[in-house]
Amino acid sequence: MVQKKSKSAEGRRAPGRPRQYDPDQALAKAAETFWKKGYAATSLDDLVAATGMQRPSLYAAFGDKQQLYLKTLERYQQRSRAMSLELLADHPSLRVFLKRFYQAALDIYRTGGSDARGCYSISTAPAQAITDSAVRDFLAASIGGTDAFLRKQITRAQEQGEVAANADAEALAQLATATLHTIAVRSRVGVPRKQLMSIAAAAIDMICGPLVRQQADSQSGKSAGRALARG
Amino acid sequence: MVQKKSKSAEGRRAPGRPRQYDPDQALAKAAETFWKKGYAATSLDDLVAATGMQRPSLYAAFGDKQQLYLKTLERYQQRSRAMSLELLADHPSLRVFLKRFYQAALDIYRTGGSDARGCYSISTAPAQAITDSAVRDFLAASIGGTDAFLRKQITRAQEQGEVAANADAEALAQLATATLHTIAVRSRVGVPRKQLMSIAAAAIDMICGPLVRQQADSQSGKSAGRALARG
DNA sequence: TTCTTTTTATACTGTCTGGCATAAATTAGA
DNA sequence: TCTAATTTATGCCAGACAGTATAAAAAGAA
Repeated sequence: MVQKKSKSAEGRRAPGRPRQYDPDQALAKAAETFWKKGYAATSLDDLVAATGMQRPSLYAAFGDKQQLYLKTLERYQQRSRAMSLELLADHPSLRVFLKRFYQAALDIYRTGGSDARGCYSISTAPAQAITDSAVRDFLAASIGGTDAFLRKQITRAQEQGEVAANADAEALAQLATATLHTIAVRSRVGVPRKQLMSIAAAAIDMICGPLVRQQADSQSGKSAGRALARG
Repeated sequence: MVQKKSKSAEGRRAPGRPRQYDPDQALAKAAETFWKKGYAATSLDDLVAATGMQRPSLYAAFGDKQQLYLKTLERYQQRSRAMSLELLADHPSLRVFLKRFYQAALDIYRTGGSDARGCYSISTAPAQAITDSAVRDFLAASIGGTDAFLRKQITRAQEQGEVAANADAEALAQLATATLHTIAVRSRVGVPRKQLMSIAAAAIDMICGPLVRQQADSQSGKSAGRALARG
């Protein structure tokens, strides 16, 4: 659809037959297939059918099956991170951010219905992680990145008094990631969204402390829903 | 090795050529192969090589590849549950039990070294869960069983005053399962055992409350390491 | 038109796939 | 020794597999 860059960012077209596919759209279609069937069970014929590309075009554009899979994983990671950053645009409290974060995750995982699919990387990469070190390294880095991102938000909340200063931000971040992981797996087996949001809510209370009724609070904060720091 | 039951529990042998393999040992070898390579990437030739059985013997004993996989999953589940029950034999406190529980899990996941493999079901079943409803149902029931088992231990701890009476046992159990899930995935990508035990320790503190220094405590309990109930 | 460049389309290869048919081997009991 | 029962061993099949060689098509540039 959108005829993208031919080489230079300018509108100049390169010589040669123009490609009939959109690379990013093809990656998206390939990812859908891997997402549903898993890496090993997805054949090149499946990918040809999903992308509408011919086999040689697939190889020219993305390399072999493994390289294509890694590219779809990276695309997924980039989009997930971009989405997470968007949730921070209006500087929400940690509690509000985490709620958005898990809601956004569940939007992607499509829990509950027959179209449940879970998290792409957590659902498909572990099976390949032992025999394919590139997949293993990607997954390890991806999980570490999630930990680091969440720890950053928790540390900021600590600085602003929303989380107890003596809490272990690293441990809380790993707990938040653990919650994401369990939601990822449970959504893949069809657990309805409502139940998963209640798991997320419990985790948020663990991290931010349970919500307390409106009352005078000695420590100031900016968010509307105040949280009680844990001892 | 151990010539097992021929049909009746008695030592009576059935007529016909005796089988040269031990069914449980064959299941264990098949599971090892699926565990390492994943379900879809494991070929029947791999299974023949691993078990030492011939193809027709495999089919006669366990059915086709999918049925064999399900049988290895059930075997894994049964053994895991039996092991968990053993940890309760001396009626430990919840804190002590949970520590044992995660340690035992990591023994199975073999974290840290090059022989890391993660949790069998969590590492291999999700990839198949969309296209194979039997696998999906098994995994859903397995996760639900873990939740229920842990909730039972937490409820008992509540009755004995080790956990705050107003805590949500169901939510705490799901948090404990979430911790197991994140450890399962992280161990598959090679995160060392020490780091994973520290995640588990943080989760235990969340559930049981952090350990406090020896001091007079109004509420009685049986365990040596007293825990502070959360507000 | 003609040349060059790039992509598409067709077809092919040798290997591997899951599953099964068939026959040989090994035992218990008659 | 003979028969029935059970397992093992060999071999085969039709289809699917990943990956590639080769030629046709479609564009810009000269």
